[in-house]
Amino acid sequence: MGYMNLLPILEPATDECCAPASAPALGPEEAKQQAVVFKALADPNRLRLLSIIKASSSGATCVCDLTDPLDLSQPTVSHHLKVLVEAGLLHREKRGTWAYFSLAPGALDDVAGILAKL
Amino acid sequence: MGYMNLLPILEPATDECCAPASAPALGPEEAKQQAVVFKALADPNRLRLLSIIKASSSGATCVCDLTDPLDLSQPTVSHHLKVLVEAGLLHREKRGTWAYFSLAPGALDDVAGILAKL
DNA sequence: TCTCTACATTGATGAACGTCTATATTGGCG
DNA sequence: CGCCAATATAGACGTTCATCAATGTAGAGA
Repeated sequence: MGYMNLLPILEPATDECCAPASAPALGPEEAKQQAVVFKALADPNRLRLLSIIKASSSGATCVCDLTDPLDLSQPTVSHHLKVLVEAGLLHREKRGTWAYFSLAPGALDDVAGILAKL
Repeated sequence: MGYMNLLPILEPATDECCAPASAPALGPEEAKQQAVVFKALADPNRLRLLSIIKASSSGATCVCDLTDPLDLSQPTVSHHLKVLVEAGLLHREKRGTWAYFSLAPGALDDVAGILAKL
């Protein structure tokens, strides 16, 4: 701001170029929260993780089966999985030594809902 | 890689913890391309820009009406709009001095389609 | 032509991110 | 109890990103 209306001149009707933007539409806080989910989806390897987990017949996959197809180190895969869990897209279940990951029910549909209601 | 099977020992059946991951599901190149769209959506201010443009009655908004409600500098708004255009989410049309932005038809639905087919 | 206005581009800066190696934690088994 | 395997965490490093001030560009009007 500050680069407009520097002079005390009355602007005629030519000042308006389109609509006055009306309602705030999406609030700052709401937008910040929704961006978290998209941030989680904004990485190729995380998209592949979701894809692999979704395609898994059992619906639950452990880290050891996710490390190989992605050609990433185990800590990196663990990190990506954490991001996806914290975004609410994945569900973690520990059984013994292994950690099983599954799609959070309805999470992807919720993201689609965000897009529809933008 | 290289942190497993360091010893020449035959692993018994206890090695498998779940499914062998089967198909590659999402390829690296495909994932990279899809991530571009989510990267564009992974910012609160860009989500708000989309929301404002979508809510606009005329369907087309100029930059001057997008700068004020976001409390960002004009170059920053211009940058965000460029990202959204390059991601295929927005359409830019120059009329005289003004630049009008509108939602790319079907773009948001396409994103929802990506999520559904993950 | 000269100037103003709307928008884009450039360059810089600090924060966030993805990746790795190294290390810690936790559970199962002998 | 002690070792090994599966996963998580910590710290470090290079890259990408969001933002701004300053400048460039181009159209409209006097």
